[in-house]
Amino acid sequence: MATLIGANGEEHTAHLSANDWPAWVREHEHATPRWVFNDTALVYPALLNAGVRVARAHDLRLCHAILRDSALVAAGDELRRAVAWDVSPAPEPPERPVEALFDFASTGPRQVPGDPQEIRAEFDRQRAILNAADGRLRLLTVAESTGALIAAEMRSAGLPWDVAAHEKMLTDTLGERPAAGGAPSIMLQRAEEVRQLLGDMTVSLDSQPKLLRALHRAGILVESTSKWELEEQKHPAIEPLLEYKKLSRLYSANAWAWLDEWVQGGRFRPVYVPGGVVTGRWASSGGGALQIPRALRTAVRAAPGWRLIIADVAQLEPRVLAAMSGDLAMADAARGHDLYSGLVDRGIVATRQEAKIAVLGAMYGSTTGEAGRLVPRLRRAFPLAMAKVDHAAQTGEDGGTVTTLLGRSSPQVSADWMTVQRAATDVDADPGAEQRARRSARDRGRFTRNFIVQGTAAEWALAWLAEIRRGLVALGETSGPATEPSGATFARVPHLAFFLHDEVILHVPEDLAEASAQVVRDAADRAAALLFGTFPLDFPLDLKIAENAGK
DNA sequence: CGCTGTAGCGCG
DNA sequence: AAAGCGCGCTACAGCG
Repeated sequence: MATLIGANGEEHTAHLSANDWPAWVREHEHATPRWVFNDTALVYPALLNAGVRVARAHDLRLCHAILRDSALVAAGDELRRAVAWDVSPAPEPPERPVEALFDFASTGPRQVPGDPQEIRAEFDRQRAILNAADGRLRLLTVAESTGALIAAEMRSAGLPWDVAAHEKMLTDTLGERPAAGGAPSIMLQRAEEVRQLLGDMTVSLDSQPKLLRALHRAGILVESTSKWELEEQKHPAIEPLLEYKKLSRLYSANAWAWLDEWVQGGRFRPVYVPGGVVTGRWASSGGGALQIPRALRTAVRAAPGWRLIIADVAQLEPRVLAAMSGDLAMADAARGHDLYSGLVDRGIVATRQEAKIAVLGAMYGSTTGEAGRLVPRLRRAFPLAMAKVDHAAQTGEDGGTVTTLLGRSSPQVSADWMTVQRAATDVDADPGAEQRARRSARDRGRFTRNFIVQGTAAEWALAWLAEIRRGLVALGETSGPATEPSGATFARVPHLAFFLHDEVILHVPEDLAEASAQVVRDAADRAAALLFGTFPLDFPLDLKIAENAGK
């Protein structure tokens, strides 16, 4: 049985088999309803596989999590009691056949309720709250739900990936693909070189403790085997060792095994997890979608007759901070150009590099070193922006919660955190207890300080994504359907192909490239207006149209 | 043997 | 200098 709940709460119910469900959705989609999905990640991939897209949805799982914790919700008790909806994200659609004999369905990840009564009840709870709530919260739930649609659609479409170019890069840098169990030839050569220079032909470079001991025996007195510490050392073995570590990383993370698992039919299809980070950022599950090395971008290549639109927002987070705090001085320094240069031009800091350290330090809560020295200058130049993050930090240290512009609140303090704090106030508290309490309070302060900025930036990015999607659909409708030259049978419409916090990649037919680029720019303006109204600050994009995402 | 924790490094 | 936020992934170490 499937139930369609209209925007006014009216129900359309049909008794359907799983096979009939996509056709039913397609039929009703003509009226562009806002579909109520118990969990978009669970139900939408099947629709997409059947060639059915929906324009609008409300995701009960994601919105439950937002509304349950939001400080902008006055009466959320009923929602908090509906614990069946407290399901952590990452319900990866079951694709692989069951391999283990005892892999019962009940041992899989817990899922949101699927029965119509409970779905209806949860929707009614959320609707009552949203009807009474601040408009910002309605905007957030729409943006979050649209993000869930986009995540599924991007996985379905995939990022065009040039496997041959990737493999050539691998053989050039690593050597030929080794047989199972071995390592590529160039990597092995480097390892030999390191062992020779360390004077130990048997040491394993992949075991951190063993490598550390070998380094000590060779007179290299480091405390760890990390790159940044090794870089400080002068010893002939260091350079090939760093090279080995680099190759080793490439081999284990993004080489042939990765290609086999994540790239099929010339498309990279990662699993995006909307709302997977407490701040509202997306996470990913499998494929390492959010950690593709920049060097691998050359493998991202448009299909013949298609183009990529690659766009990222310059200094998204500091701009968001300026706007959400209403700091006109900071907006002035950022408007129309590079924010860091703006700080230099105003004599707040001496160099662009200093500006970067100061701004990041302000948002992350740095107190030591160069950042500690520079942040006070920002406090004088941009008092409103700094007051905003300083207040968020203080709230966090005191055990309170903070909230983004649109209403996503940070998690409550844990019982453990409270215990540590209380232990410090005991009359017979040992000196260590007070220190531990101070430290965990400051840790939390840095978290809440960053939460409001990172979280509001994530909201801006969601609005940007949603506006891009809307603009592309409008473009696609005027362009007419066709098929891709490679033989893949999806419509010849421009689509989002990749998203990474403040960056998007679109895959678009050549003749629509300019129009698509304009959609991306317009969407940034619309996102700014949605969140910050007429506040005088722009969000400039670095945007290029290319066949290849590399340099 | 499978599980969990950690180091290290990739991304914003 | 890895200082200071948020992540995921891999390989190894160490546990029972």
